[in-house]
Amino acid sequence: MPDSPSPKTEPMAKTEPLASVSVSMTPLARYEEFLQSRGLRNTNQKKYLLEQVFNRHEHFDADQLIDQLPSKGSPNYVSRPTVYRTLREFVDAGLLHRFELDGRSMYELNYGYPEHDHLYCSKCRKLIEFTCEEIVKIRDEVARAHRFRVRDHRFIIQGVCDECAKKRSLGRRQDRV
Amino acid sequence: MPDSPSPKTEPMAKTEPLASVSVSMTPLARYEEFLQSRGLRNTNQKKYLLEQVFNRHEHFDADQLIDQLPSKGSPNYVSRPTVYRTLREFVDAGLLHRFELDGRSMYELNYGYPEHDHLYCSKCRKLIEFTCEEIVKIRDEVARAHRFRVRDHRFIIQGVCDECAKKRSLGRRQDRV
DNA sequence: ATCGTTGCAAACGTTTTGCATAAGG
DNA sequence: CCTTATGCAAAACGTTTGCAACGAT
Repeated sequence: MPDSPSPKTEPMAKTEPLASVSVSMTPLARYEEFLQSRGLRNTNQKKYLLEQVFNRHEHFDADQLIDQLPSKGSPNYVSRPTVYRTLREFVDAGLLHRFELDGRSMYELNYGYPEHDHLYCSKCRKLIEFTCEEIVKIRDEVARAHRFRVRDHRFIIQGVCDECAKKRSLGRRQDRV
Repeated sequence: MPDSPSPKTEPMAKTEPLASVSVSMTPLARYEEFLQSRGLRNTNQKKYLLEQVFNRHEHFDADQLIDQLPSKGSPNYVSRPTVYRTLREFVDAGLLHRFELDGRSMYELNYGYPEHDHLYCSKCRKLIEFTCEEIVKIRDEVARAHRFRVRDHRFIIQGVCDECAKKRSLGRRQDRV
């Protein structure tokens, strides 16, 4: 993936130098800088997970990620709690973006990946990305009017995608908002 | 969740006439129409919950609602499962709007209450409403471009509210999301 | 007399925790 | 060494379900 210029406003002030160099850093480099700045350690599990996560270009949840990892006997096995702990750390480091869908957490790349929002089909559960610069403008405008410090936003349009709309009558799936 | 064969038809499909008269109907009237159209029954529990819910003008989650209800010995006691079942029915009836926040479902009035979106403070967990017509325009435009049938949307701006920003140094709370 | 509804208890799926051991710096 | 990280098992959390009894139409 190309390093698109999207230095998202950074979670916090702890890592001042990051913003300026972020475009040229690999996710690994940035992660290591984050770990150092916090006195955290880079373990084999974390390295392996970072690799797996950045091989994905789609959104995923913890279970989907775990399903793709080696199972309990195998070399690179990572336990479920560690996956959760590490995903949280990736979010803290600004590498991943998290949002909630149908009661569980979804993750997606937040580094070297253009900012976007989603359409969510309640029939097939598909997430469709779209980009729209106006949204960020509106967001910042609204926030300014409320003296609110924006860290992030989520904009999800729920409904039915074209495909599902066509095979309407067949659909068996339950809608959940 | 067992696959109920019942097509949980979207709120709108079944009840075409509702839209035109909705402004003049009370929530109760609309709810009763909804129940009739589906062959469902109006019980004391449902009536009482509708009353309680429409006394609130804020967002709430199931627990907050339950906390305000009579406890197990008392006259109007409603069990936890029934609260959940009924809230879902209110959503189906178009009376409430549901969205997710920090892993739990939040509800707010969706009937006789202007459409709006939210700012969410990750320090104090406060939800601040705002209205912005452009958002709906953008939403519909994006959806049209993707041949997507919109049912709803959620737009939440996350960050830190003015109050919390002022007492920054004191707050020790962990940010989540 | 139906058939939806209730309350209970128990299950559910996702995420988190306590703790003893392992391992990075 | 010191402290963070890991894996395990178990808990926590919000929510849902199976079931027998109840109650609305």
